[in-house]
Amino acid sequence: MELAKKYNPREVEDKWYKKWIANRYFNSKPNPAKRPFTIVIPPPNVTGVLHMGHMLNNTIQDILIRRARMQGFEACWVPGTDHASIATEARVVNMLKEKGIEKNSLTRQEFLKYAWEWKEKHGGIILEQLKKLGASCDWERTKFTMDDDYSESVIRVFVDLYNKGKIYRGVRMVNWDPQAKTAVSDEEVNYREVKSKLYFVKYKIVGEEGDIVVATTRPETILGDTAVCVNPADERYTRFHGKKVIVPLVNREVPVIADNYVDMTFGTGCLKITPAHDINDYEIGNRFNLEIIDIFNDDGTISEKGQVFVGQDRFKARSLAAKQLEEDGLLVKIEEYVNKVGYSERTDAVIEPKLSMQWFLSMKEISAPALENVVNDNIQLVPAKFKNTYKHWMENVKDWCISRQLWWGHRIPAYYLPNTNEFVVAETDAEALELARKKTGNAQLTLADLRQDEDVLDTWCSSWLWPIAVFDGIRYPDNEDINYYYPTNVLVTAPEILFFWVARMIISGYEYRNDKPFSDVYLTGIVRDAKRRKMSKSLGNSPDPLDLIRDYGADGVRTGMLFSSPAGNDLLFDVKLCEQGRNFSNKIWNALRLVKGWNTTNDQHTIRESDEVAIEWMEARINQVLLEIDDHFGKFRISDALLSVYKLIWDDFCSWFLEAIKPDFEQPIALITRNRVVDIFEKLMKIAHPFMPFISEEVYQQLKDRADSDSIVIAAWPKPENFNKEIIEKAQKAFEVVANVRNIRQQKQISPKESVRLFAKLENLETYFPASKMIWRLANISELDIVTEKIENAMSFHIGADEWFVPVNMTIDRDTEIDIVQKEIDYLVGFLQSVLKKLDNEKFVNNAPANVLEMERKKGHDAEKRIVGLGRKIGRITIDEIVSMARATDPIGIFDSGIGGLTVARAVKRVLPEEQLIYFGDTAHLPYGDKSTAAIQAYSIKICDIFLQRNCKVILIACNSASAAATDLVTEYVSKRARVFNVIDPVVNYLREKYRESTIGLIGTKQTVGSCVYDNKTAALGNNLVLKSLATPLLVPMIEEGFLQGDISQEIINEYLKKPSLKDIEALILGCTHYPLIKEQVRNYYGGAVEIIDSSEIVAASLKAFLEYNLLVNTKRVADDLFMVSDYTESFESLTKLFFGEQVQLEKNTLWE
RNA sequence: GGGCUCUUAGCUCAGCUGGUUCAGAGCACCUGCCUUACAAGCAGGGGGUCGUAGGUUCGAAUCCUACAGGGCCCACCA
Repeated sequence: MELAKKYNPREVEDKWYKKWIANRYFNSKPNPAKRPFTIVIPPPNVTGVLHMGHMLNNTIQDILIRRARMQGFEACWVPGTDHASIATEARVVNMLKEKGIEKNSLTRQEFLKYAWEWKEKHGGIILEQLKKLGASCDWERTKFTMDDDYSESVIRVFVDLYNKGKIYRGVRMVNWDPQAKTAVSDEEVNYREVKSKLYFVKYKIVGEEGDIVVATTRPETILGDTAVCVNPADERYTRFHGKKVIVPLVNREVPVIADNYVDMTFGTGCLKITPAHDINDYEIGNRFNLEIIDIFNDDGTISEKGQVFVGQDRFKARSLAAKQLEEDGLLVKIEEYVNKVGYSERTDAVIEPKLSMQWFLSMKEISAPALENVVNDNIQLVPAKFKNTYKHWMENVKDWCISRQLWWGHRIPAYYLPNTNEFVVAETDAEALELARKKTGNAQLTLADLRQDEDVLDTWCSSWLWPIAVFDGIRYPDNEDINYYYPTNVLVTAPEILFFWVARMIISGYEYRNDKPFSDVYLTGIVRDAKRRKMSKSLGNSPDPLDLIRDYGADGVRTGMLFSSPAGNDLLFDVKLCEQGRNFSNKIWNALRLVKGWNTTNDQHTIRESDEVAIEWMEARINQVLLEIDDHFGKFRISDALLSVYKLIWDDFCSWFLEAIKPDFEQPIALITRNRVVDIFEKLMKIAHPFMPFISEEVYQQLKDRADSDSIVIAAWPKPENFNKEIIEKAQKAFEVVANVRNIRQQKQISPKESVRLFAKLENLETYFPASKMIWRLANISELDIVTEKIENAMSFHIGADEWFVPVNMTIDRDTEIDIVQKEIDYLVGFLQSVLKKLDNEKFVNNAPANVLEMERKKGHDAEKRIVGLGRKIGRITIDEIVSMARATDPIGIFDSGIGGLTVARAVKRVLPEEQLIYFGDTAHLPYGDKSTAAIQAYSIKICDIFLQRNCKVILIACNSASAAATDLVTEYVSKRARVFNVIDPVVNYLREKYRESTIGLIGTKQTVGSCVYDNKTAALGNNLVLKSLATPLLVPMIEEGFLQGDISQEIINEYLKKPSLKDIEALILGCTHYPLIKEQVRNYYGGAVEIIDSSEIVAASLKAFLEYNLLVNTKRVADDLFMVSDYTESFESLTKLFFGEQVQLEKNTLWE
């Protein structure tokens, strides 16, 4: 049968889900032969509908449970729903309101009847939606927190805790929601900043003139004031202590009290105390034994006790109070003020702090093991960052208000005795009656005499038993299920309910099973939109999950959700992710089409060597990635696990393996080969199945003829086997070759259909073989040969130290090629330098571990080889030069004993304008001529360190003395890190090229002439040159004094040049860095008959030639020149203009300090 | 205000006990291709001073300190 060109998830998904249910793959019962793997679903609200958070949450659970099932665990995922008392009751009330029925007009029984009807109608929709997602829950175990057995468990626990003395009844300040007329927990109150007003109100002093001004945001609560409080340290009010004031509006006399709670700096420093309506006031009230006047009704209107504004809503009462105060002349002023106001999470009504009789569960003792077992990692929170928050919360846990003034829920099993507040607590009416008779001593008491508490329990009071109660472990603590499945393995839920629910489950687990409820808690992030806004109905930014499933397939949505959702991190949802998921499904589908489309043959000759290699490689890769995936799962990195699967299938299997193995057009494939491909495909589908249950099943079924009872759902998860690491490494290299060939094709516009020849100049054939077999097909190669020399007219590339060539017809643009190669060389040289620097560092060599050292050496070695190879490619560079060279943009270092060397710098600048120069004048040791050879060498080496630190590519010794004394040593010291030039050798080389059998003159300082360095070097040339030298000591001071122009200086110069020792010369070497400045005068003397050899120019020219030859010329200046001296004077600086042609700023270097 | 946590490519994130997993992945982007499984595709490519400033170290994205800017939790000012 022809397969559709595109994968159609809709047909496939329903088909397989039905089969899975029919075959009862998801059902579980205790099986002693297997280890259990249990997950209990976080029960969604029974009347809720699936939202994106559920999708993420349940996808993760399904992935975990499916994988466990395949791994051979007895996998059990228990689904169910929560009665969600507040939310559901609110919804039913709304529904009734729409019908024109007020809740107040109904009896409890009537209301509950409506509520149950509503539940039956809307309940469980969400579970049906989960099936569309592919959730593999054991649906026969579906639980509802108000099922009879479950309710019985809840009540039993209440009675038990009561009997243990953990539950008590007390007056407490609660967060009252006047709209829902119920107390809500602290956690269900949202504080928001609101603009409000601060009213300043006068309270008259009793028995004397004057008043105290109090600031309040809630003037209506004045009706309940029973004191005014100041800080005892506040001297402004000391005189009022113990006096009485008159509460406005109600004219009640109340005391002025002093308490540290009051902030002297806020408002007037004077606080009105309303114990019934503010938690802090309540506490102060307790301390001072103040009267408590509750001025509100349950619905937020003013009660009789308020005396005025009775029956008015609290906000109306506020404006009325303000108005009245103003009329009474007691309102001083009103200020704008921003404060935080609590809102009910459920109804969004402003929370009213209110004293109320509530039921409480004492948390301190009962929660101790829950803290301990998370801290000691007996229960792991994933990600672990929540551990700290959890710890903080549990250490400061407050008693839990467990009563709610609602009807929908578990009614508190407390029965009040007639005409008293005394009560009994029992699981059933009958038991209650018996207890009541006992307590009263009245055997005649009937049930009708008892009045059961009207309130129900907080929703969390049932859901905190979830992992136990779904297995009926409260009522039957020793039943088979609970013994087998408890503790469960993983809980997957949202961090928002870490304390509401997770912590409390842990508490109940230790209380009722003496064991943890689960081993790991995986906390998912919040699903947000691309703008980081939380997805919510009210914002309308949440897509309907079922629409997504329809459009992208369940597999597509599942993978889409997981592509970017590390544990605990928010998921920024984007339909593009689902698109990516859908595309992945399609990719798999098309791979199936390819494999199914092959014609097979039994002819063994069709088996290619490359097929064997490809299969071996693919199998190795699967094993390798399988290890990765298992590791990811172990750390709950589900997203990473998915990405590994994605890349394994898309990149490795489709892009490389199938391309390598697919037969040529219309050619058959050997049956043996095909079968092995099918096995590999099947294995991949098993790995993908937890993430993509539907398409993996479809492909699994299509690949082979399967028995009806066979399904990928119950197939075994592949175990990672030992694998051939070598083939993976070799294939990696082979694929690199392929990619490079493809790149060349792209550059040279060679069609993939046109085959090319490929040549390799290799160090070792073994590094590719046998993976190299795959290159032929993947790169469409007609000929592959090993060569020993580079191929002409070919594009080339490197893999490690190997070079590969693809001959191309077109002429290659030499310049661009050189450009490209040069860039690569630049990079490598920089890299090599950094390596050499490390290896030169004694401390590194001594301290670094052997393997790191070894690695560095190898890195350096490889880089050198690469550089040599690349240099040869340009064909102009000798190996030593390449290795020693630095990058073109690196600076040139020049040093001299003083600033005379600036003439050399100037000459260099002229011919190499873009180079960055770093000049060092060792003015602290001026002049070098006086110093011993050893001293000059020592100075030179230290100066070279400065240059090396700054990555100088060339170090130029612009000093004749240092050139003579230190060139050899410096060259050796600098080694490959930079090229060393001096001012003598280039001149000598110049003579060699130009003069033969000639007489050459030299003028220089006494030291230079006395050292005979020029004599020795010219003699060594063998050109039969005669060198006539003359020391000209007057010239340096003369130049430094600025005597350059004019007759006197010309006279002095003439006097020297007239000397017989310079007679009959053909050329004259200016052997001192100062002398270029008097070149004109010297030339004047000879009138052109003698060549004046300016060593600075010669050196500059030779440097330029070197840089050009080695492609090291800096063509784009990247940094400014830098001039350093070791001793600074202003006269040095002023002399720079003379030598360098422009004034430069000298920077003092503290090298010698 | 207290506690926790984060800052790495245009976006979302990996990067473990300092050193070849050291600067990475996916997406996005750019270029060229309708090549007989797949245009929901193929091939190739360019992106980052690892928030800033110090310190420790032979060596820091990684450890320490301070600062800046996000996020979460707790408490809450009349």
